[in-house]
Amino acid sequence: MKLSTKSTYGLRAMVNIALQYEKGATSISDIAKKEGISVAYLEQLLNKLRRKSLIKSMRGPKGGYVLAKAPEAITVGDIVRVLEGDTAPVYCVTSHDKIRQSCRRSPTCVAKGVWEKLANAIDGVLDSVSLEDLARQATHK
Amino acid sequence: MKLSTKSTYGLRAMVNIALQYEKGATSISDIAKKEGISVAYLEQLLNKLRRKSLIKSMRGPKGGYVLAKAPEAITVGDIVRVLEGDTAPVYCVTSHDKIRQSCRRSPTCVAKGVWEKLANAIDGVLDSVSLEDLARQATHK
DNA sequence: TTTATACTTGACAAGAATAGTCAAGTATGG
DNA sequence: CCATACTTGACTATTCTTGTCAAGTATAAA
Repeated sequence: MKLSTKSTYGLRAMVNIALQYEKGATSISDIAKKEGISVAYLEQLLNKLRRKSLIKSMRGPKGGYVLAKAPEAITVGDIVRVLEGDTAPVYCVTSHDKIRQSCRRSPTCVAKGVWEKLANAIDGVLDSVSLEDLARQATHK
Repeated sequence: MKLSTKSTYGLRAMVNIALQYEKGATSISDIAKKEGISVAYLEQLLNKLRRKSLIKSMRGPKGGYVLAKAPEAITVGDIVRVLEGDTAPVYCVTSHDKIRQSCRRSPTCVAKGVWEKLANAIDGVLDSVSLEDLARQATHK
């Protein structure tokens, strides 16, 4: 039950971009250097985040990535859901209807209640922290 | 960020055993049949649970598995920790010291706080539900 | 004491997911 | 016009997951 490096690297990249909010774009190579992640891998992650409109890209010299919304409007949950696909710990409680409904045992399953509580707790934590929270923390450190 | 089938199958197996608490042992083949899991795979899971003293095995005809403690003394968290190894969503907050300390970025990592909150929330939910809760639910259904 | 039932151990393996890399572009600000 | 930077898609090594299989060992009951 581990988050993949996509989420952990992606979150760190997003905090970097958030710290530059209203100060211009952050380039992939800057993030890669600061966080010790390869440029090629970061491209993959930032691409996903861009396609889901969490960030915008700017080409050319001095180009890079910018948050698409204010830092307080982006939560850790938003980022994890994009990069991980889903935060559900078990398929039977995922938000993707077709997958969730594929469990025929579901109506009588005793375990399902626990997994639902778990999914809610996870979302609760991830959505309670915004990029602004993390950026503020980073500046005061 | 998914639990493996080890945890979900294992929990269901444990509920089956809990329902027989004080009524004798539950055989692997009974569980396998009722839950639609292969005998060979269940053996693997129940073995792990036995080695960590959550259940005891009884050989011979009418043999099978019995809870090693009262159902209210075994939580879903106990089961998941045995079968999954760990409930931590990120290595930097695992309870295994050597692994956790291997992250050199840790002291200044802005993300770590979120992962700690998440780990606590997960453990909180998993430890708040016991086999007795689930067994009672199953009987009243 | 036999033997059916059931547990025990360890090796093995297909398939999917993870964690990246690599190459060949396209876009654009200065 | 060209350096910088993003874009896309294919490719790959490794690990994890989800099992299976074989060859036992133990024991309760007849």
